[in-house]
Amino acid sequence: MDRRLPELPEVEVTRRQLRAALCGRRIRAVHTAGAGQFFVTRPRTLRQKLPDRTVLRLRRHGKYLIGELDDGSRLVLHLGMTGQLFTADPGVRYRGRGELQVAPEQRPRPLDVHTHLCIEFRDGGPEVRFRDVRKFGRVLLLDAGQTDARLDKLGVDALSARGKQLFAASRKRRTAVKTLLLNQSVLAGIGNIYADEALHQCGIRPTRAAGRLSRADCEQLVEIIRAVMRDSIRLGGTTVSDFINPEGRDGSFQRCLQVYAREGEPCWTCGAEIRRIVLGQRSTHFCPHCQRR
DNA sequence: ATCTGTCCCTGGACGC
DNA sequence: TGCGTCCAGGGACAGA
Repeated sequence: MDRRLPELPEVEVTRRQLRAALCGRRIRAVHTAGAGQFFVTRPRTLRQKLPDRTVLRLRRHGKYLIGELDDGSRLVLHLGMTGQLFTADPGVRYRGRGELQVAPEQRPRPLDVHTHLCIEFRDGGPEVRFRDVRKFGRVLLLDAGQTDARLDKLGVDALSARGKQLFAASRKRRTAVKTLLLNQSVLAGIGNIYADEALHQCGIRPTRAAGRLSRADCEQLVEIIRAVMRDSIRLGGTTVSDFINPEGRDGSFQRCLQVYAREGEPCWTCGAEIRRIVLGQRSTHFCPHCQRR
């Protein structure tokens, strides 16, 4: 299975690849499969409201993709852990037992079990599909002017963050710096891989109390976070798997990972054994020699 | 206000 | 071979 572990760089790569396939095309119909927490907005509502709309712009904030529609509403997508957005020819069928809820004259339109959303366009061109094996992803449609807590509470996007913002947010925080980096209301977009990688490059131990970081620490850390993410975007993100996705190219940043998923292996900088601990219920990897600060 | 633990969900790895 | 168990992860939520 293709696991892209979507953090900011992977979502940004997805945004860039999807932009042309989504923007400026009038929606004909929306097909949904299944229900549950994946659909924050009820599937029926999506099927009713999206037809005849056009996505004008595709933005990103942290790990959220936000499609701005021509009536002022917003289609908000989160890839969760295993979410994949891709295009596919309308005629392409998938194996599996997923049953789509579609107009009677179009039945059946089988997709694979894990494809929950399919957007069809009036021009008859490729559809945009949202597949998510573990259903940690989210789909919601916000009416014009409607706000949503999960977007409102996001901090500044990590790609444009400044050190002073992390410094301000970290004051009087006793939580580990790694845990603070994963907090999306501080800096938006950092996930487990890039938090570990950035802390390693910065020489900061993940368990360090956030409140004990100096202003200079924060400035250096944010600079490194931005650099790591820029590099990853350039390389197409991180793909953890040997599976080749038929719809798209895999990223190659996984070859640059210094500590993530390298427990017991030697640090490439000093040769010490990479250690793995658990912080905030998340696995955390670091070099005990290089990361002493 | 902040922090911790639990839950959601599935496929892959692993042990017997 | 096949079954059971554990684990990974982002984020919402409840409770401390």
